Amino acid sequence: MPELPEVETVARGVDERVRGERIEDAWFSSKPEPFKTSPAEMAERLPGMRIARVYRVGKHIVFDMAADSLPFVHAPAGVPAGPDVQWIVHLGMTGRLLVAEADTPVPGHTHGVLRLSSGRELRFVDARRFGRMALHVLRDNTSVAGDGAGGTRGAFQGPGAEPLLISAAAFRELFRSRRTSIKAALLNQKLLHGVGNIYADESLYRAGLRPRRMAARLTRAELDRLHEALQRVLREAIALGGSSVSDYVDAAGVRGFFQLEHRVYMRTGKPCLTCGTPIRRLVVAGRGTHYCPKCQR
DNA sequence: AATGAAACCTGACAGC
DNA sequence: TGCTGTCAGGTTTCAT
Repeated sequence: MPELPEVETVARGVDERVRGERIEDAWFSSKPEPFKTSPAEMAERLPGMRIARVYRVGKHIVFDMAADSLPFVHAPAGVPAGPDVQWIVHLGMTGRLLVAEADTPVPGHTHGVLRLSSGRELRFVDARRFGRMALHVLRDNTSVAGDGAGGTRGAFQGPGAEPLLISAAAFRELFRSRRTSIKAALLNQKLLHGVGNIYADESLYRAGLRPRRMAARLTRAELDRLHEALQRVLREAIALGGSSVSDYVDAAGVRGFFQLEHRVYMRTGKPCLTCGTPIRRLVVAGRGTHYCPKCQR
């Protein structure tokens, strides 16, 4: 569901609301299979930790957690700076992270609840259960020798490159030898992470490129146009709080506004806003794909 | 190695 | 009203 702009909006909203809070208690339903960490392990390790900050990597929301009673930025000399553990949340298609007062009704399909020191709760709600949660342990003081979990490792990096940070040259290099459609390549999280179906279609429209064009056959100028269009559309969407197509809401339950700026996504049969030609829909890489047959070549 | 299709889930909506 | 079919912002797994 949520793509980079929606995940960015959620991460910022959650960060504003829960930064500095201590986790008093944690509960997870056992239904959603987390990708790495069991619900029982998350529920055991999170309580007592403090949320140092919340940010986005690709489509993942990263919570930096400090095991101390103080945020890690106040760690004494000699202790390496940085979080001890990161809690990683992926919203899948329908996942939501909501910060709510503890006495407000818990919505259906709630699969995780962190009770916070302020008395509020951070709730993970996901009707379709495609969302995932896991712990990324950087420094483990509790591990038993020989279990392979000790020592240190780097912060969670995500599977690919950041679309908003990548240079035009590195962007071109990603697609140079890809013998697949540019649409499929844009959706491949190991290349760029964070781009999903909406922003793939919208950036291809703004760059004037047909979704089925083979990535490796795009010219340098075309890839530069796509790089520019993608960054522009992602920035505009973040500024408007993301796209609310059906049920996306931010941490306060507020919808985004970028859906009003969609030029092709879910506009099948409607006139192209540039030339008036009806927008067409086809399936590329297994996903509904929307484009203008005249403006995109 | 890499690509595409199917599978994983539930809910909303259109059409009958 | 209620049924059926289709579609949905994503990722993983299994055949090619």
